[in-house]
Amino acid sequence: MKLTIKDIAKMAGVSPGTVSKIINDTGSIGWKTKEKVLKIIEETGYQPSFSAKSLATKKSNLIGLIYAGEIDVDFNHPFFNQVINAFRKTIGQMGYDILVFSNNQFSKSNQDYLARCKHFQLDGCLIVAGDYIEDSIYELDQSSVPCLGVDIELTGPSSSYVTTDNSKASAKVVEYFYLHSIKEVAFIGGPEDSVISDIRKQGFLQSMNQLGMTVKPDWIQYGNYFEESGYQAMKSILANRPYPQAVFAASDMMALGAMKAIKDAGLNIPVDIKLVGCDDIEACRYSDPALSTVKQDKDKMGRLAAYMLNDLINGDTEPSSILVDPELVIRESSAVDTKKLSI
Amino acid sequence: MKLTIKDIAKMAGVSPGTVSKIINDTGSIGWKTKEKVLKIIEETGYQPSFSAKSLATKKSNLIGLIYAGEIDVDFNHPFFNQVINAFRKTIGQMGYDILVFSNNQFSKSNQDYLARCKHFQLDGCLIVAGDYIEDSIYELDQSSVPCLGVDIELTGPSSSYVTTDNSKASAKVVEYFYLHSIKEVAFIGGPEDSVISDIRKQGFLQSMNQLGMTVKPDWIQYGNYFEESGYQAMKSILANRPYPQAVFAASDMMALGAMKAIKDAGLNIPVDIKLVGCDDIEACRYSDPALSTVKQDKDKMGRLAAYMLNDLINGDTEPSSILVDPELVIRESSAVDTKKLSI
DNA sequence: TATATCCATGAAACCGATTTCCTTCAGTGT
DNA sequence: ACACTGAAGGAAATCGGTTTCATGGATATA
Repeated sequence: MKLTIKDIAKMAGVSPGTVSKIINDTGSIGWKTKEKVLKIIEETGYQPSFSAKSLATKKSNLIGLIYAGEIDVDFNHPFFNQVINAFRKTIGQMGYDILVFSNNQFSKSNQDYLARCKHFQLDGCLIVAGDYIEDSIYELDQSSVPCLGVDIELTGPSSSYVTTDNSKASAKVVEYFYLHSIKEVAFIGGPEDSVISDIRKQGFLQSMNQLGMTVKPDWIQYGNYFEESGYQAMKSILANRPYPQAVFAASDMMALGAMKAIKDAGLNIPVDIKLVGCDDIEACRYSDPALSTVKQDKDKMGRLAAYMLNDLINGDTEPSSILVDPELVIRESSAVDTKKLSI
Repeated sequence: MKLTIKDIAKMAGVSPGTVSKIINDTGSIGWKTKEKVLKIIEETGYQPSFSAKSLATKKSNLIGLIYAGEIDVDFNHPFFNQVINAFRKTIGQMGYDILVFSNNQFSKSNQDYLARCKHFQLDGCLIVAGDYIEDSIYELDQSSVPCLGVDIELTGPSSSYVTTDNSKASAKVVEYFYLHSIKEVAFIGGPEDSVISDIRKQGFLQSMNQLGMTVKPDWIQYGNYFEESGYQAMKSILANRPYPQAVFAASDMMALGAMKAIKDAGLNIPVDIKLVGCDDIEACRYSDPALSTVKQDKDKMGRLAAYMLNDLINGDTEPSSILVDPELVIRESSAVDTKKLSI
């Protein structure tokens, strides 16, 4: 039978209020009683009831995790999961647990994130996004619930976000090609209405222009971040000659798809076409050839997200945003000399 | 300001109890009042408070997700995450949300899973395991909390589990080799104290014996399921000649590590040594050569887990267990003729 | 028409904490 | 000695629901 605070109070010969004060270290309590009560708590293994506590305090110490967007972003997304994992560890240190919304098609009300936040009295939310803002995400963003976006630009009154400096990511890739005299480069983006993808595209175009490299319209294609779409996009690019000398894809999975298309066309990577992806997921290291990519510091993003969200919850800060610097990782798929580069 | 059940009651001119009965469809209520109240709820977007509700009912509609084990199993584990994802979708349909324990080193009490289950009044738990039973998992298993293990044999009074038929997995691999006259095969297992790994090993040894293939003790090595350990294990195996003709690793990641070691030794896969992994994670398809593996039906496992756990929670069933049949997927790394096999 | 039955609803206790306010009492200052 | 201060701890209201039980009216039975 579960112990309640009353049981503890009775055992210690004090009132429930006193026990509560001892547990939460509020009010003023003599050290003798304090010690006695603490001992009993220890011995009995008493744990205060979560629901009673959050009912009384209107706090939950729970962070909601929302996988947003049209795309099927979920527990096995190679990029977001690593961010989330770092987030989880850091936020755990601060005493929060994580509640995952089970994106239930079932009842319409489950789509309503704001309502669910209130329902659970969540202290805050982490929103990882396949980039696409749904109405109910927007509504949540604009509410007073502290929100932290990963790769999604939240603008609400108590929302911050962290994202990779995507413009710089593109610039680094373009510069790399430029330095090696590779001037004809194609781009495979995410969905056209995706903010992140658009930033990458704009960064790409801008760098290309600045460096005097021309961009062929046919060499700009769009996918949905996943493998198959990269394959198709690359097919389109290879539909007409001349071929580009290099391709930059806005996600590794699309790059891997593109890799397959290039191979299917009987071309060699990196000799005929060089290829660079984006994200640095694990599979890059195992592909043949190993995929060059723009590495996003996922651990750092996760940790930052945790700190920023905590600040937001405590009202320590105004909404803010942080751009994390990306790093270009050159592997075989864009190696510029004949000898293979090692990982 | 948040609406309470009393507000709704007042607006509808009925008592809170009546509203509650309407929401939960209990008791008997006239259709006119029912309709009136429902309309108001609809209009106001009223949502009952989670904490108040679970305080009163002692239920939470929450499932705890526990990543157990010594190994750092977490949000970016390629195998478990896919299982969890399928689980999440299915259990979501049933109206549950998922609470992730944030494995907080901080306070000792956070290690105590049972206490935390009671604290949150969880309806049940999903335990995915890096195979190693910690004391606090054992305690949880033996309690009355409904638990469902994935790849971990839970034996408690209200625990079920689902796992791949690991013995059969090994058998299929061995048989495959046997059929192609490959009789010298090495084995790289998980941690020696891991139950799952042991089953795979026993299955391996047994099949080998049955088919009259001899097993060299040096050809049995152990890792920790991760890449680096596979690399090391393979190094040991290659330390002495003769080399085995084939290697079966108990995880894909270890197989990928082994692949690297074999390449480093200047050997060719599959010509010199054939290699088969286990799990069928994504990276298998991208490695060079593409890795053969024993595929575990992760979606099915996740779905089954959800159904079984739900049954357990509703008291519909006795504890039970299901072994899911594995499937041997042959790719390039164990191809038996010269022409490359496609995926 | 009188009585038994049933349906719809309300009143109130309860779930297990927190928190405000109040009382008591010991110690201080004069 | 006497009022005063502040610390220690208790009583009770509260958070927002659920659930049991009682009650009054409508309907069915005799």
